[in-house]
Order: sequence, then structure tokens, then C-alpha cells
Amino acid sequence: MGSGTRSIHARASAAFRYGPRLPRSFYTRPTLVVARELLGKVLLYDGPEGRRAARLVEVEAYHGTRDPASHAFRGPTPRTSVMFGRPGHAYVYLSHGVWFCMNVVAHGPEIAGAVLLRGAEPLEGFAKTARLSGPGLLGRAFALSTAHTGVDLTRSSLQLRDAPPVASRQIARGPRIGIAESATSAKPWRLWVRGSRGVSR
DNA sequence: CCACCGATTGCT
DNA sequence: GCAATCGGTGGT
Repeated sequence: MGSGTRSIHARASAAFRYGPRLPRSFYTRPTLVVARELLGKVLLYDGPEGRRAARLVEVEAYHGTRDPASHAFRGPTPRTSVMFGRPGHAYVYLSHGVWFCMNVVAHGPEIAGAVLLRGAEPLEGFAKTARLSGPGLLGRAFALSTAHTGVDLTRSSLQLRDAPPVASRQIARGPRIGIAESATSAKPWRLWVRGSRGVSR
């Protein structure tokens, strides 16, 4: 462990390990590919308020201005402009005046792709029984707010770390949650890890 | 300027 | 099944 290349961290509890930050190139791919590959990766906050880590097990993809379910529908606004910017940044929005939900900007350039983080399993900094299932609960667990919108995940204390990919047979797909049926039935863009406790509903 | 409503959650 | 709670959006 001493020298700089400590890319793999041993987990205190299970034998789960994770690697270095995901590079910009990870995010600069088709939104659905990014969504799929984010499963199993580690959301990490490593800052003055402490260290928290969780393994992503549920995500949803939102893509382009033609997707009526996306916040990018009909072009950029002050709130959503980050979605049209560089991949690898965070987009956090307030839901129902109560819950802060986090997206990862994907795809680019100029094409507004985003992956909503919907569920995770606690790894570090949480009780093992903590529920991180649901975008609002996940946002609360990481003390997120709209101030995190625009944060560069490849440079900030809020970051995503590499980890072993989830096998295809472990991944389930379905319609996105809370979206009008007409807008989502043809787009099964909710992806989750089968059987995980961190999946909502 | 104001009214509406949501990529949610937990309790009645 | 529905209230809580507030900022973005679009219409007046």
C-alpha cells in the first residue's frame, strides 16, 4: 500500500473491492451503454464530512430532446443545461420539493443523455441495513443537493469508481418508474441487478 | 407575476 | 391511496 498506485481498496466488510475513478471516456458513450455499465460501479463521497460508498444496482436512462420523459425534453433550460454539457458531470434535481435525485451526464457532445441513479447497496459509511433503494433515499444518504449539479465526477470528492461488471444474466430491464406509459413502454430503460436489496419496489 | 405539478417516499 | 414541499416552467 504505500506508494501512489493504490487503485484497489480493500473493503472492511465483504471482499468487495473497487478501483480508480471512471475516466471521461466511460461517460462519453451512448447513454444506454453508460447506464448498463454503471451497474456494479461504486458511488463514493470522500470529503471532510466523511466517507461513504455504495454499489449501484438500479439506474434509468434518459436520452435526447425527443424523449418526453427526460428533463432535456424540448431543449436546455437553466436547470437542465448541464445535461447538454460534458459527460461525467452530475445533474441533481429536487423532486416534489423533498428529494434530491442524482443523474450522471452521459453521451455528449451536444446530445443530452443522463442516467438517473435509483438504487444502491451500502458498502462503507452506512449501516449494512441502510436502505439506499430509490433515487430520493440515495440522494439523502449522500447528502446531495442541487449545489452538486455541475460537479465533475472525474475530479470532485463526489465520484464514481470502477468495479467488476455485472453479468448480463444478472441484469433485468423494464419500463422507467413514474413515467407515463406511452413515453416509456417502448423504452425499457430501467436497468437493475436481479435480486439485489438495493433495488426499489 | 402566479399557478401548476413532478424521473418520490412513507404514512393514513 | 395520498399528503408533504418547492423550484422550474409556461401562461397571463
